[in-house]
Amino acid sequence: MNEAPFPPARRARDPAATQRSILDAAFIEFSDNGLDGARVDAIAARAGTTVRMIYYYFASKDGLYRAVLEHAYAGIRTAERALGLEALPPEDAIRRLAEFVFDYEEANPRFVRLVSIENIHRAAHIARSETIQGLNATVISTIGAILARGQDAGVFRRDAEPIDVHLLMTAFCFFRVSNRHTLGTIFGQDPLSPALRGRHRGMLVESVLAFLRAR
Amino acid sequence: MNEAPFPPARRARDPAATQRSILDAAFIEFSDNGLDGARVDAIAARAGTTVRMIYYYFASKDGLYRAVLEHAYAGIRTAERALGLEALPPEDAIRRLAEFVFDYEEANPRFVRLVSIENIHRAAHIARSETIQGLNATVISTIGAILARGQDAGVFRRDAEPIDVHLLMTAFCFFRVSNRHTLGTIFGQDPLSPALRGRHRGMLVESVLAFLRAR
Amino acid sequence: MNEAPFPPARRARDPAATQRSILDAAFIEFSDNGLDGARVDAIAARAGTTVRMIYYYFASKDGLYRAVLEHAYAGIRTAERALGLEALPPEDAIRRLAEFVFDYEEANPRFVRLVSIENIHRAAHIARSETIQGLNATVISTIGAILARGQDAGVFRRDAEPIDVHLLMTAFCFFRVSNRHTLGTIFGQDPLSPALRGRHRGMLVESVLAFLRAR
Amino acid sequence: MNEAPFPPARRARDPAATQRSILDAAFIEFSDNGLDGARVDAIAARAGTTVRMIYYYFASKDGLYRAVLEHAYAGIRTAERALGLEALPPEDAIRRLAEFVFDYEEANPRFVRLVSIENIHRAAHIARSETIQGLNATVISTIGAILARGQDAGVFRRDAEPIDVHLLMTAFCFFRVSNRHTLGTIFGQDPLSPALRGRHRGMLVESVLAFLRAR
DNA sequence: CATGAATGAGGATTCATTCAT
DNA sequence: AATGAATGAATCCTCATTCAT
Repeated sequence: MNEAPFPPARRARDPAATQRSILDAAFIEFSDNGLDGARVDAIAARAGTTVRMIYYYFASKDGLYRAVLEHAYAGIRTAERALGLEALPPEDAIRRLAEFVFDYEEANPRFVRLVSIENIHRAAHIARSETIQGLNATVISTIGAILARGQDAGVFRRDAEPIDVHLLMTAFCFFRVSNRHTLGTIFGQDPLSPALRGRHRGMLVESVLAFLRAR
Repeated sequence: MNEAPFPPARRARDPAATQRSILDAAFIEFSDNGLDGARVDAIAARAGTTVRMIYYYFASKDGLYRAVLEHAYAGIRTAERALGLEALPPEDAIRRLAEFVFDYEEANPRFVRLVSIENIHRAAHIARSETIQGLNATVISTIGAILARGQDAGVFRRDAEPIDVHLLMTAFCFFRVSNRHTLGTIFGQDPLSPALRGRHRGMLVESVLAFLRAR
Repeated sequence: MNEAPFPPARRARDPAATQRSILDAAFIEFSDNGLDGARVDAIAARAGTTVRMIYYYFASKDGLYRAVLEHAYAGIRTAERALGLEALPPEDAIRRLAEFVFDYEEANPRFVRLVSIENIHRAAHIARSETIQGLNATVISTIGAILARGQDAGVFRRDAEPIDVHLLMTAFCFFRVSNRHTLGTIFGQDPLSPALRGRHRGMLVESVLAFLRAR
Repeated sequence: MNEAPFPPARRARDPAATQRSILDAAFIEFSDNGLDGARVDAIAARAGTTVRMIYYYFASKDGLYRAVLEHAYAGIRTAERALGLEALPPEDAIRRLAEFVFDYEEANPRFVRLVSIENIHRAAHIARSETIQGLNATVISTIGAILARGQDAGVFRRDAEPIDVHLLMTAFCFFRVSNRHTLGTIFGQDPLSPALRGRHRGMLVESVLAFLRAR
């Protein structure tokens, strides 16, 4: 008598997979278009779900954006931890870290864009996420340990602070990716072109080490 | 008898002033909220005009945004030209340029934000502006001339290219402003705080010169 | 305690009814005011829904207009098919068809207006509707069959084509309705007045049959 | 001391020419896009003047539209008067008039569109124009005179009224032009194609005369 | 878990028209 | 006779979000 003997169950995927596909789709849409530019509809379509599911799992567009940010930050910090810098001599550790940052930002332009976007929003969303807050202190202490070892060994200047080194290092790596488009348009040369890449990777390491060795 | 003692507030009949106030308001709104986040209404209100006037003079939200970008880029290039770098010895010229960039980006965070925003949009708008295209080649040739002089004098390495120096210099100055909020939130310390400012300004000059002197 | 004795007026939760009421309202507004003259707001108000629902179901003003056109064309073609012309002797079939067209256009001035409006837009919208394209070939083949029978029976001239007959017939019926207002204003007599109606209905049949019998 | 020794006088055209060019431009824009679809800006641009001039000479968009209508109606009535139908035998006069209408509507599709547009607006504008009202009674009396002569000569039926003949004649001529686009799209054949034209021109004359001769 | 229907507030843009010179 | 500047009221459309089932 009932129309269908079986429940409709058109998309009986497991919740974890649905959540994951939403997150992946959101990562793409947000990094492509920004927080204001991203469309909830487009995310749902890309994820192969409905808008309703986004609200079901992430409560709001903002909530989803925050989840994406957390996921993205977790990625880089995890990779950082895997570098095994403690085992290396100070100068090698710095070199390795610098090259890692260089490679990571280049390989993950969507992460770079996301961070730019979050800065446009004055970091309001990561400020509300304890997850991210917790994750990040580590880099600084990691660099701190390297610096201490190098200073004790007399190869690094004594007045360099971990945050300085982090900035010096990350600025270059981040900037060439984050500002790729304006730089490329204005100077008529893509800063990520293979022609420049090798030279710049060397430059980064050199300038950081040169700074640390000074005095 | 009941005539207004003052001319009616609106209807300014001063096109240049109207245009200018729109541009100023738009600069604030766009740099505050991004292209998608900015509201045409808010711009009109801030400018003390009506939305209609925006469309009268700038044709579209995008057109206005482009005008703002052009204006902003013209600002930094004009300031750059006023530095008189040709008259300085190569190392002093680099130092002065680096400090100028450092100070300018810090003093003009709205400009920095605008450039970040434009990169999120893949530089689509400056690509359509011949005005901006034309303005910017100059920095590179300025740096080129300094490098040539330094290389002839034997104080700079021979394999350094102008674009490399521009990147190395600007990356640091731009990044500490553009990423101020995420950096501040994550590391619990504002990268623009007076405590860090002086040290970083010195660091910038040092690392650039250390790189140029190497070999 | 204070619950509403009647269900809330809106939120009908009857999609078919909502769609239908929008379509009906749109038919009236578009035929009254043309595509450019019609107001989406007015359609929503007349339909007892919100503008948002129009976009939910029909995507755009143009999409709704297209749906209205499809609906209207389907109406006349359906009625045509119900005439049972195949069973009638050729001359009677022509007479019946002519009278049907005469009556239909008169009874459906909104359909006539809609077709006029669509012609002002150079049929751009029906060109994009396969639904309409498919519906209409039938009239021609229907007339073709009648002509063939009449020609075989020796009562119709051999050089008459279906499209000619369709035009001759429809032109008169359509024109007196479509141009009712200019005709009425200029000649001071409503072409749809009862005084003229009977005479013209006869005239139509006579002139078509006279043409078909000639030679 | 004055800036310009000569008055600016950028476009020192004579008023009549300006008025005329506005009228011509408006004829095109209105017949292309309808009353609601036409843009005052577009008319000014096409006329090589400014919007202000339109208001200067025609007071409003509606006023301009009315002027265009008057001009267009004057055209066909003038041409009609030049036919010299009084000098022809009744049947020849009808034939000549029919062929004139056929040719005129075909040669002036913009006039046809304008009349359609005015009917969409329920002839509200020609109702307000005494000029047009006056112009048009003439056709009816012209046809009336021909009919009277034909009826006296015994070649035309006695019960035919001038307005009937006008309708029968004009409907066909007008319809094939006014509905050209829907007909062409639906039947896959342009009703104005040379292939059909000759046949239809003959058809028109035949069916009108066949009707008049009947009984 | 899942879904189609519904919604309100806002957002960019357009248009005919008038003012002041 | 002519003009650039200014204007207000609409107009179409979009977006994130919630309801009812």
